Amino acid sequence: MHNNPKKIASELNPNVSVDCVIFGFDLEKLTVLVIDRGEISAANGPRLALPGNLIYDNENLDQAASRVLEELTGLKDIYLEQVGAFGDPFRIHKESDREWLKSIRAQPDARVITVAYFSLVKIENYMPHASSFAKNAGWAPVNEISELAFDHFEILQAAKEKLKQKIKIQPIGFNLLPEKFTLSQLHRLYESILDKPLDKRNFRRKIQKLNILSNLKEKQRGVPHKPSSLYEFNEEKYRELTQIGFDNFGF
Amino acid sequence: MHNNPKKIASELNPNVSVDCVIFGFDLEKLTVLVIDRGEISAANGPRLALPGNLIYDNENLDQAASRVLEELTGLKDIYLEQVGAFGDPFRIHKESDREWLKSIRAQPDARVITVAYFSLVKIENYMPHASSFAKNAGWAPVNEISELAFDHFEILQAAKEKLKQKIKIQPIGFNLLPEKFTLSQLHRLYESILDKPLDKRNFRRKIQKLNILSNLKEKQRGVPHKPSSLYEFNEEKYRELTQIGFDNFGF
DNA sequence: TTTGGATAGTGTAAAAATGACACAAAGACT
DNA sequence: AGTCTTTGTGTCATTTTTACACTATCCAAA
Repeated sequence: MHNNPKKIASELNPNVSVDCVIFGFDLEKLTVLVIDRGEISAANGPRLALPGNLIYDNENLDQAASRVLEELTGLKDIYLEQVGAFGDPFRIHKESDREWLKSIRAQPDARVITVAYFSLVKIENYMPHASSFAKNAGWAPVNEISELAFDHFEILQAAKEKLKQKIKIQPIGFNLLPEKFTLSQLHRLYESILDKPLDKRNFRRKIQKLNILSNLKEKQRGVPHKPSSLYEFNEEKYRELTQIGFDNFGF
Repeated sequence: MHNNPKKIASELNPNVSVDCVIFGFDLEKLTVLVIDRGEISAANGPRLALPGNLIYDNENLDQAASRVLEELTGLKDIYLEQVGAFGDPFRIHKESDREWLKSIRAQPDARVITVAYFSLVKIENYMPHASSFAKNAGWAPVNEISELAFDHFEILQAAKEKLKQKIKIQPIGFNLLPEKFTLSQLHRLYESILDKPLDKRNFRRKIQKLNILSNLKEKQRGVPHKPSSLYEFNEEKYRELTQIGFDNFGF
C-alpha cells in the first residue's frame, strides 16, 4: 500500500496528519469548531476532537490544511497559519482511538505526526446545521472546552497562544468579524483573544491611530440602544503600514 | 521494512525528519552550524545544508531534535525551540539529493516532512575542528548564507524570524554568550539578531531595568582599551519576573 | 613617561505612549 | 415622558522612548 517507494500522487500519507483549530467569534466570545466523534469512545476518552485528516502525498502542508478546512466548512481562501508540529511516539493506542482512526483510514498502530494550523473564519459564513457534510461539527466557546481527544487540547492551547501573540503584531482579528462591524465588537474580540479587559477609550484611541479602519457612513439598525457606527477593514491602508515595516500593534 | 503497522521501537520513520538551525554568536555576529555535503552535488545544488535526520519511532519530536544536536555537537541540555513543519510533496528529486538522502538512510523517493528547530549554543562549547564526529560541520555567519540545500534556506529564514520575535519576549540571548559577558557583547548580540542598530545608552538602560543581570565584581583582562565589567545572567531574578507574567522585553 | 588609540560608561530633555477615569447623547421600548 | 442600554468622547499624570556627546580607563607604541 504505502510502502512502495514510488508513491502514487493521490495516496494518503499514513504518518502525517493536519489538524485545524478553526476560530470563530460569536460577537460575545471566541469559539472553535469541534467535531463530535459520537458514542464510540464515550467511556474511553473525550468525544470532542479538532477537525483533521491525514495528508495526501501530492499536497503540501498548507494545502492539506486548506483542504481539511474546505471539506468541513466549504470555505476557501481563509486565513490560515501553522501552529507547529506535535507528536509523541505511539500516542494512539486506545481501542476507541483505533476505531476512530480507522474511520479516517489511518493505520491503527501507526505513529502519526500532526501539524496543527489555526484559522480565522467569519462565524456567519459557516453555520454547521446548514452544512451537509459534518452534522456532528459545531462551534464551542473556547473557554468552555476543558478536554479534547488525542492531544487536541494541547494543540488548542498552543493555537490560542499563537493567536494571542499574532494579534499583537498584525491586525488579523478582522477575519473573525463581519465585513461591517462596530468598534465595540472589535473591542470585545480583542478582549476575548487576549483574555483580559481593555479600557474602552484607550482601545478606541489605539485602534483609530492605526488608521486601518474606514468609518462607513452607516449605523447599526434595530438595536435597542444608541446605534453604533459601522466600520470596515481597509486593506489598502494596512498594506501601506506593513510596507513601512510596521509590526507592532502593542496590546 | 517500514511498512509493518507494528513498528519496532527503534526504527527510523522514513517520512518525518528533524532539522536544526543551531545558532551561535562569535561576539561579532550571529552564526549557524552548517554541514558541507561534499562534492557529490557540487554541480547540482548547494553543498551546505542544515544538520538533520529522520526521527525514530520511539522518540518524540523534541527528543529527536535534541538527539540530532547531541550527535553533532556532543552538547546536552541546550535551548531548543520548534520553528515549525515544512514539506512540499516530492521536494526531493535530484540525483544528488538522492545520494545524500541515501546516506542518511531515507528512501530516495519518499516524501519527507521536516520539523525544524532552532537552538542556541555558546559557540565556545563547540569548536567543530575539535569534534571527532562531523569534520564537515562548521560555523557560518548567518548573513553570509545565500543558499542551502533542499528547503533549508527557507527554514533558516523562518528560524531567524522566530528568534527575532522570541528575543523580544524572553531574554534567551544569554544562551549564546559565555557565562560571563559584557554589556557591549550583549548589545552586539541583540543588534545581530534584530538586524538593526540599537542606541547604546538606551539599550543599557533597558537591560539594566530588567534587573536580570548580576554585575560581577570583575573586569575584562587583556583588552587594549578600557576593560568592561563582566555580568552574569541571573536566573533567579528572571524567574521572579516571569512569574509575574512579564512577557515583553520590547526591542 | 607621554601620547594616541580604542572602547566603556554615563545623563538629560523633548516627544510619544500609556493608563486611569466619568458623563452626556442616541435610539428603542414602555 | 421617562427609562433602559450602549455609544462616544477628553484630559491629565505617569511612563517610556528617542536622540544625542563627552570623559574615563586601559593598553601599546613612541
